Amino acid sequence: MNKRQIAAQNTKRKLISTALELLKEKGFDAINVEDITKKAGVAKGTFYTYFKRKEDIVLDISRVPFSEIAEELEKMDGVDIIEKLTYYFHRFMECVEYGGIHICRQWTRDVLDPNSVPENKDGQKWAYDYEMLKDILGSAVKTVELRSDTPVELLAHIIISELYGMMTCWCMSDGEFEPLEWTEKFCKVQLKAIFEPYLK
Amino acid sequence: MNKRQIAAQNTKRKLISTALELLKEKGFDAINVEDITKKAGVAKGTFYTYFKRKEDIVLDISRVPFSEIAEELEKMDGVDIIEKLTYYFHRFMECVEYGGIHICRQWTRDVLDPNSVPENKDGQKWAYDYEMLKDILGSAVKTVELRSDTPVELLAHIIISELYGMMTCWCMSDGEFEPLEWTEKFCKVQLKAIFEPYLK
Amino acid sequence: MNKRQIAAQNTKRKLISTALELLKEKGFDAINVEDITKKAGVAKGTFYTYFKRKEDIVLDISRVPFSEIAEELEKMDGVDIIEKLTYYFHRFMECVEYGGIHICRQWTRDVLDPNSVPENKDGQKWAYDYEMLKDILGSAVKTVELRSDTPVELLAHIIISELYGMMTCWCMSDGEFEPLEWTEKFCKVQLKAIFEPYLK
Amino acid sequence: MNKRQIAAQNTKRKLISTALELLKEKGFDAINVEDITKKAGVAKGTFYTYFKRKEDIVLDISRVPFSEIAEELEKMDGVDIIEKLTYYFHRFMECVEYGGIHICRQWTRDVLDPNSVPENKDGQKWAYDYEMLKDILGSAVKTVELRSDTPVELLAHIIISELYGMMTCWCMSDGEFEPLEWTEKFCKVQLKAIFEPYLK
DNA sequence: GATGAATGAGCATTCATTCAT
DNA sequence: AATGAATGAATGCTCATTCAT
Repeated sequence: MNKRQIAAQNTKRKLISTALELLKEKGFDAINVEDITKKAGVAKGTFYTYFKRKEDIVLDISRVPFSEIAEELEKMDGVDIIEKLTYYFHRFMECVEYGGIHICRQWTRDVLDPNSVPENKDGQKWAYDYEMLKDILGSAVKTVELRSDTPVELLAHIIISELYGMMTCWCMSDGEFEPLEWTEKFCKVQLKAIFEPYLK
Repeated sequence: MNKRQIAAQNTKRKLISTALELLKEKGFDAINVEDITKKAGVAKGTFYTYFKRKEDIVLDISRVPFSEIAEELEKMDGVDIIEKLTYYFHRFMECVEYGGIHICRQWTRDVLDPNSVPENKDGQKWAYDYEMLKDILGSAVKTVELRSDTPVELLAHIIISELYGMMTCWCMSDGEFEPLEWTEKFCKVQLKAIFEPYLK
Repeated sequence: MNKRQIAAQNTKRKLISTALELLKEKGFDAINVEDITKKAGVAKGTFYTYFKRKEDIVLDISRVPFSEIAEELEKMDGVDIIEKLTYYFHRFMECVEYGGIHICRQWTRDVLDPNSVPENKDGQKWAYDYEMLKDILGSAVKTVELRSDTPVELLAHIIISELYGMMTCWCMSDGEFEPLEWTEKFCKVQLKAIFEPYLK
Repeated sequence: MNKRQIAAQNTKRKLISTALELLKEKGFDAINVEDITKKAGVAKGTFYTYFKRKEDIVLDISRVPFSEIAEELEKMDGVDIIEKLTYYFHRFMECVEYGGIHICRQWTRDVLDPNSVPENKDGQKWAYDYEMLKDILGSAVKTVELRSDTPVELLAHIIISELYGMMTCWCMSDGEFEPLEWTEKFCKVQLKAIFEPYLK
């Protein structure tokens, strides 16, 4: 990478981190492209050098923390499925907590209106989460930790349902509940109940 | 009620039912006040005779079906708590299915951004749902069906978390899952696991 | 018409006449909606109460003078076709001269890119002119002034071709030629040559 | 010409031919500099190595076909003026047909708004056409084919008026009329009528 | 000569809300 | 109670052009 490319990369990073800050603080609808660029110290038009539409920066913001989770999970060999999922729940809720209400809102909005940006369908957060969970469950089937007749897709859906429910509920509770602590209880009771029939 | 009051009531009803239709079809952001009034056959200004802000009509739309559920539950004497909640889940998901993706989106948005309309905080759907569930659980404690140390508020939150998770997930699944059927399975397994420790 | 409707009509008229002034002076691309509304003394949004798009006001501007020509021609009974067309040419070029280069440019643009605003196809200037000419020629056929085998549509096209050619050329000449004088010569020589074969 | 100069010439040619393609397809306003450079396989900035402004490339595009016509006419010795002009009309309309509606639109726009690019006034298409016609008529006066009192400039203007009228009308007719066939009829009747008084 | 990141002015359009009638 | 004309703030996005590399 030459100097110019590095400068460009820095501009993009600056834009993403600035947008994250503003998003956490105010929420997507309450900020405009000019807010982001002004704070990032670049011209308005520069935003569009890196993102086609205002919404597109949200996807990039989300991708960073969740791709880290995926990497971590891949490295966890020999850990049983319940533990893996528990870890996933923890990390997911950590991201939720870190991102805050406004970012969760944006994620949920993506989920609820996937057709708003049709061309990005596969790049959306929920599709990403769904695939990740199917991978986790699928490999547990391969290693015969789960029975071969495990309804992988259904279970993936149920788990996502839990995750988004928890996320939604955490947003709702307005800080009343400690998400991590709550998640723990949740995993102990619920996950076992869900997976019992399919564990070998 | 005199003639004028009846006419006014009809105008308001017409406005609400028209808004519901449009909301189901297009979603809140995609419609404007003029769409509603034009379709309802009244002038734009008339909307503001009945609603202070555009958002206010959504609350009125939601209140109708859920207040029916509350009434039905109150009449169910001698039914055990799991059954009651199962019924509540069924009815809730029926409303979800009926309202469709756009209305769910709006509910979730209310939930995630309760501060957007501060003065209506108590009128919001999630507060309403939370209170309803606490009532249901509270009376089960009174009738000694549940132990007196049952953490009513926590359980209410967990259940709401499930409900919103299911709602979100149903929206996401794009019609792939049959919500009612899915709810049934869900209640059988999950609810029991959650309530077992507190049942007498 | 009540007071409010009259006020509304005046607002629209004010908008049209202001737009005409600015258009004559600067041309369509060089003015923006705000220029018009500011000069007309109304709010920007008011423009959109009366016109759906910025371009739409041009059609309204053009319609006024040309509909007058149509009315005058209808009243001219017993005048022979060559004279009628000569009169039409004169009046057309008067409008051209009055509207000035910028408005001509806009008309020609409409003509050359009729698909830019598909829904207005029939409202466009050239369609309007074409229909008017076919009417004039058609009635001359009816009154047996022209032979029944006169190719009305072809001739209408040829005449429009002349008119737009003259208009274009006048714009080009940068004031060098007196359009009315020129038109006169033109009609004497050309029109006769064109119509001779079809006159009875 | 060294290697570098040849490469530069090729880049410029590539840019012109690419712009022509895009212009024919979409029209000047609908394409931007980046469309041209991307399709030509060069960087955006390269465009400005060869053209000072976006519009400038249009002039270069037009110059090619019309300079060919000029050359051909110069070689036509001993051909009478009517025939020469008829040939000119044919070739002009061939160019019109080949360039298509979008390019005609751009020519006409240049003609109608010569002040938009003041410094290029003499390089514009209409000035070019006007000079060419004056040359043709002028030499016919020299060879005493036309009377010495022939109003060369007036006739040149009239002919240009016809040409642009035909061009405009062809654009308008949306393919209904066969331009070449039409031109032929036109020349036979009109040209004779115009030139008769001045032929010796 | 070629590059492409950065610029920033420019603008049409939307729409919730008000208020005089 | 109903009307609907008027408001004007708000904003995403485009793109010709520049210039440091």
